[in-house]
Amino acid sequence: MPFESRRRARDEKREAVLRTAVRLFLEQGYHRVTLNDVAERLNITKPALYNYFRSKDEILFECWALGQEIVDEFIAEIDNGGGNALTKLRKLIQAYAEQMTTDSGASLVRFDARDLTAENQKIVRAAKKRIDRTFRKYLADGVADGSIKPCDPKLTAFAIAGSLNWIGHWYQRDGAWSAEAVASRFAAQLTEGLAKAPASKHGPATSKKSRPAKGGRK
Amino acid sequence: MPFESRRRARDEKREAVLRTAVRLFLEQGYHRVTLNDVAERLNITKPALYNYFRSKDEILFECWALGQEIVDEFIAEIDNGGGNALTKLRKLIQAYAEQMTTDSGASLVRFDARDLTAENQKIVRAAKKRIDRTFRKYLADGVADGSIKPCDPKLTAFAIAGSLNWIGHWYQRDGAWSAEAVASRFAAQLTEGLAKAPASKHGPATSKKSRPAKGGRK
DNA sequence: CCCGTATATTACCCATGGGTAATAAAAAGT
DNA sequence: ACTTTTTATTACCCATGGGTAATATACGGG
Repeated sequence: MPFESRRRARDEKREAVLRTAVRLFLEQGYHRVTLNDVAERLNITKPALYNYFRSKDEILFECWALGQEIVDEFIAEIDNGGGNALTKLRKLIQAYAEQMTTDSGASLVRFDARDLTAENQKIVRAAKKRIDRTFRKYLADGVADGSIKPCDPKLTAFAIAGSLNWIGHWYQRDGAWSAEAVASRFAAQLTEGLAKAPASKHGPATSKKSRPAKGGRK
Repeated sequence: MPFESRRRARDEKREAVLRTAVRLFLEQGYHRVTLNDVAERLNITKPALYNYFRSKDEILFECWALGQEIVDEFIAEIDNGGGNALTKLRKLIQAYAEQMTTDSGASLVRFDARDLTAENQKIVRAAKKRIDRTFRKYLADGVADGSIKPCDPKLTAFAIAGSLNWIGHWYQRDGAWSAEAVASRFAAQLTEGLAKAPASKHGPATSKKSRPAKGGRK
């Protein structure tokens, strides 16, 4: 199948460009990386890149999209999966934390959407909103079904997302912690203060008679 | 006092440049802001800026330094102040969160140190290390003196710092929450899962018989 | 009132780097 | 083998923007 093999080779090269670009963008920052740098690391020359992408910012966007795709996937999986809101929240934290330890995950936090075209910025904003909504939904649902203590979903979602996004800034593969270890510690720790009852093996056993924190907006 | 008034005027102008630069850098991102943009907003021309600064990256550095100065101040104040480790941690979270809602605070997280000279990058790294060490110290001290549940100080410090730093990315003054409100919610929420006993009015009343979370590295 | 100093402006330099011909080399198709 | 289509290269364009030289203007001091 000549057509297919041709296409595959092309797509593989495209992906190779993206993998290299992500690395460089993360290492040095988008603006300090030139297309010559990217090409050089691939042992080709700059104009060759334009066979696969129309512009530098399109490369950036595709890098981002690769990471976002994964997030959308596990969000769908968790959302359609079982468990109460707290369980889903833990799953989400775990998966998101692990994603943050990867290159494509870190791109989601460390790239600046303002480097993209207006249209792509809209796409990015929409995606970020989707993630945020999911966190807030699980929190709100959890408060409703009693698995989570009363809290302001918006603010709590920000607190959790902040911890997780930060992973993309400090985590390095050669460190003392594996991605999974970090993720499970975060899943446990970030929900410790939220769980209403000592649920499952994760729970930190918050007293049932806890005075419910005065939640809601001030 | 001619000499003094002259100097004061100069310093005021310098600060005006920095205030304007910070705003623009935060609004549009360092690389998208030209020195012409900065000058224009001050109703002067680009070369006039060079009376006060030697280069664009020096402006960036001074912007950052303004924010860092404030952090160093309240860290010193809290460190020399009273209270056990948990109390100090809460104070630190509160102050740091409030700082993140300001322009100079947000600079600390949203500027990329790689835009600075190698020497200034060292200064920035040292400052970030100071902040990190302080968080870890309070956590470790708290575990030692019993006010905080066993936990890995390094990882927990990252989790807390992440939540706080993220404020610099989402907070906007015209929102529903005041800076102080956000800060106090974060101070409470981020220590809820850590406090060993229902201490003071903040405590979420964690049961004393809590199985101590298996802390330490995995 | 004049001089020296700081501060500002206009006009310019030029390295950088994204992007584009024009064209060569390599595959694919027949 | 010959043609056509991809893919890559060399050589170039040029807008951008940090930074500077020459010069004008305001200002405090004697």
